Amino acid sequence: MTRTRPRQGRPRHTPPSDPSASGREQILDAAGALFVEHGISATSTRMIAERVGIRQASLYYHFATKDEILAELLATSVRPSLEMVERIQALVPERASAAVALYAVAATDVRTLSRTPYNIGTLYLLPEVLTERFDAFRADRGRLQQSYGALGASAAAEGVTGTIPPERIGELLIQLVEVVIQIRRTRDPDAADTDAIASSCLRLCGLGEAAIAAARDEAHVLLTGLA
Amino acid sequence: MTRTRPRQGRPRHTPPSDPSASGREQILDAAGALFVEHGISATSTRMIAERVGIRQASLYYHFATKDEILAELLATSVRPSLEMVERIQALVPERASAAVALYAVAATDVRTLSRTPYNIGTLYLLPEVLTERFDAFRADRGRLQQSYGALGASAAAEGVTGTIPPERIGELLIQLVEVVIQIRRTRDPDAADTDAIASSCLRLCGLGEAAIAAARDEAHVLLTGLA
DNA sequence: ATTATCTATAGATCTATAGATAATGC
DNA sequence: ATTATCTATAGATCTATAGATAATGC
Repeated sequence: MTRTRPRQGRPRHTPPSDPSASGREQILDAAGALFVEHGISATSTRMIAERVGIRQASLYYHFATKDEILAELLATSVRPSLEMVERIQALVPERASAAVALYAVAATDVRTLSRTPYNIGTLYLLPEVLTERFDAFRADRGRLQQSYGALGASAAAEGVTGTIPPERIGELLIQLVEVVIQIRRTRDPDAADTDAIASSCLRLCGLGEAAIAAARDEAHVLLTGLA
Repeated sequence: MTRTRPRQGRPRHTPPSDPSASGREQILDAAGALFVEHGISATSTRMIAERVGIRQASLYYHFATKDEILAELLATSVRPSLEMVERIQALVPERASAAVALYAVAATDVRTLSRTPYNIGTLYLLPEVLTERFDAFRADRGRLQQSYGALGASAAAEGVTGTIPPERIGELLIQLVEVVIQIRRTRDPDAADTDAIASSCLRLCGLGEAAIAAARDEAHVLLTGLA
């Protein structure tokens, strides 16, 4: 029996299941899971509070509104992807070809989306996120798409770049990566899924099987180097 | 001034803008547009009624619950895609190769999703649709995915079929086609988008540029024949 | 008589605020 | 004294039902 030190403030009616997480974090986790399962508007502040183990009104000590919870969830969910993409993009063309970088970026993004405790990527698709209130988030997402477009366009064969402009390639690639969000709705994605998706990104750019296999191997080396 | 014949029943407080549509249809249109714009739970029956030009309670003459409106919207939105896919699939391999059929199916699906008056495909992505209540709809969608998988697997080069099983190919292809739903959130898709998406489906299957160009031409012939 | 609306409202939410309270920190 | 909770509640919804009413149909 490890007794955790009681925290400051009036005790909760139900003690926290994970006392190491801050109240704020517990709320974000509960809200994230519920937003993904039921949708944003269908999740009431009461439902969030119940899952945390506090009274509904106590949420307002940590967040001024429900929107503020959502905003924080969105912000912390794209940022890691964006930073990773930009770090890998910086290695092109000196330390890696565009194809290798694209494979690496897609594979890490898929892995990240596969492992978030609740399927947080789902939030990107909900209409509530399209309101002005969250355009900082959507701007970040646009930047991510642009990076995908730039990598895809440099990696792509001429037959592709001749017919599809870079912005459109970015749209297609990010959409392909995000299939993992849909997959998670019905089953747990595995390493084979990650490879299938990342390889599909290169195929979509018009690369042949030999080039794809080579890029995959190099990307694995690159990624183990970064970790 | 063409005066339309007054309809039966007590007159509305605001006369219908399109008197040729039935009350039921007007409600479905209003609800569809609002569900897509704000989300399902964020759309109240009052909002729907206001857009139609009737009182909130009057909705219940046509539909027993809000869910019933959603169920009908979902049902009428997949069915056309499903029928079209199955019609084109029946032409393989006698009248068309799998690659031609896949191009034709993807292109028509993209066109259908581009033209729905409100971006109805958005509904597929909302958490509310994952509840049991709508599993008839999800079953239809599963069948559509299976058809994509079957076409993709027969069209695919060996390098692809060797690493990605048909069900997974179906997931990837349908996801690619549905990028048009995301595109519609920021701009109006055009014929170039349709071609880019359908071609990407074939590229994802490992086809080369020459084979893709040939399939596109044949698909156009096939489709003008069906119309 | 039938149809499609209307008005009125019950009962169940839901968000957010005000003010009290039970811990720890100093 | 500070922190993090609690209880209580105001005020604004929201869905769905009951029953009245104003048209057309026969």
